[in-house]
Amino acid sequence: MPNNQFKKGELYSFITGKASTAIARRLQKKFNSAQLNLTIEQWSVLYHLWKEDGISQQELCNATFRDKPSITRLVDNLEKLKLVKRVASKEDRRMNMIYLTPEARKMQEASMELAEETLNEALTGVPADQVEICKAVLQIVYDNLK
Amino acid sequence: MPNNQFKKGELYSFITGKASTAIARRLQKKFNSAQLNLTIEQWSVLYHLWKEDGISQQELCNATFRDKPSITRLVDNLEKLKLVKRVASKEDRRMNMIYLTPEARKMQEASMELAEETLNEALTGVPADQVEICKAVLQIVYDNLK
DNA sequence: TTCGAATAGTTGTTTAACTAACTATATGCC
DNA sequence: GGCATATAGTTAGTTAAACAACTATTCGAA
Repeated sequence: MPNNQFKKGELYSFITGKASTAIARRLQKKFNSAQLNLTIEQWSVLYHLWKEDGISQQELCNATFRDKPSITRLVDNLEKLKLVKRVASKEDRRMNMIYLTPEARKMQEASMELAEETLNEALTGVPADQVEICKAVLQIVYDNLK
Repeated sequence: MPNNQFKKGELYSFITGKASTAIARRLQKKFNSAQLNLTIEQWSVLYHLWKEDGISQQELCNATFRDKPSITRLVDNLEKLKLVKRVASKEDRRMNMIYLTPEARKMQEASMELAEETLNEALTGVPADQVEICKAVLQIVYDNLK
């Protein structure tokens, strides 16, 4: 198989990820308009906590593809916003277990609706089978570089 | 056409762009290993200047999908590295035309090779036609949100 | 021709990513 | 049991993105 699928001049948008940047910007604007006082990065942490909270910062690192200092600061800021609480684990005192507050739970539905809305706007006019191919390609790319 | 192509639980990686993040991180590591003292963002500006220099900061904004303050700061840092020079336009004194220095020109070939190498690693095992579909989908997404 | 609007760029502030260096706790091997 | 090593998390420093507010210059229309 030819391993040289990119010509010079086509590299740029793949590397800079302009599509995902555009999606994130659009979603951020929807959050702002809806008075949801959240950054996309904060939302991405809550996204995983809505599925399961009481997990460690390290588990959040793995889930969000971020390093430990990034999660430390995101949890700092989410704590300031009173959306999460750090609770020291009793089994392993090195770990903080991160719990959602009731306010954070209230934000789930509205923010997820805005996220779905954003993706539907983004994918308007794209056939469903091509979306599937694209998702699969991006997953392989991620796995190749992991 | 059903407009609801994403189920809850599939939103995350599309919005956070984990594939392009992984590509950028891999390329950054290659730059560091090769003693190329450049960030990916700085490289993305040089990328356009290698095609044509003597363009304005506004043109760099359009080419790189960044806002004006971002370009101001990137050009600041590239100037500190002595890779570009701001030259006030004589036709329109509001504009800075950005020129490459000889040092910057020397970095083109090596850095583009590393970028191509990174993309080839990223796309290993992905059939060429699927790469094309994926590029097309990402272009439509960008256009839909522009 | 002049004054209001548009355009080009800068500065300040907040949030975040990445690296390196650090503390504290836990694990495992001798 | 004690010490080296690994793991969980924090702190500090640099770079960058987004937004708002700002200056300087140009354009355009009355």
